[in-house]
Amino acid sequence: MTDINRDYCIVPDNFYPVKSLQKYVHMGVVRKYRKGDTISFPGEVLDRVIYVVSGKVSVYFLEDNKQKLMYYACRYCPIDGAFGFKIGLIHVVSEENSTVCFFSKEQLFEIFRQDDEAHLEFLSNFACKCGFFMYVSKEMDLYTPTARVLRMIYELCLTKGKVVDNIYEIDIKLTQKTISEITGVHFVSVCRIFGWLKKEKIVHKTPNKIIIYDLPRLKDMINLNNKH
DNA sequence: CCATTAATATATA
DNA sequence: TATATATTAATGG
Repeated sequence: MTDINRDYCIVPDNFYPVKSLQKYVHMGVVRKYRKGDTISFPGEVLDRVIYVVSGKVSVYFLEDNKQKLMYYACRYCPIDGAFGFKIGLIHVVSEENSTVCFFSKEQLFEIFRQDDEAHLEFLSNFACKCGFFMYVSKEMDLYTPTARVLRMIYELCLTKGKVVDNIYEIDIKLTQKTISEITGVHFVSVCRIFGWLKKEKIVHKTPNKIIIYDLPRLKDMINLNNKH
């Protein structure tokens, strides 16, 4: 079996997809939101699982007038508001026009009783998220900010890069700001890193893709930026 | 809205 | 104390 975490969780918007739940959307409460709409306000009691049917939703933690992006939920991704412990204020926002379905715990139990596959996928999604946040925690402890950004590019290259003449192309729509939010590196620092990578002709980022001209050099840079 | 740059302050090895 | 990173603010695409 391939490594699920690597396949799904470098950018936290592609956790293990729970496709089987699609069939049961009629059992829950379906709502549509427009881009920028809040799906669940900070402080609001959320006792449902929010299942993303289409579009894209983001989950933030709020604290001390600051907000921290935890993850994005795209199609087939559930956002748990029913099973886990509540950790402070959670803000769920629609990033695009989105359709979501609210499931209660009881509804999900009913589904799981009759559908092992849905159950398994749901668990896999949970495990995938758990793995991602362990990964992030490790990155924070073991690597410098610059190394974290470089490592993210490197990981993306290995998992999603397409090779042509030793040049890797990653088709991914990713802003520097998003990379900043995911890696915990300040957006100005991220900008400087990409500026340097471009100047050195190692990596070039456009709005829709990342091109790696010199993978060995990228790897060298990661090592040079490791903590000693 | 997103990216870049400079000046300055903090943090870390 | 030297280097890396964050912060803030100003500016341009």
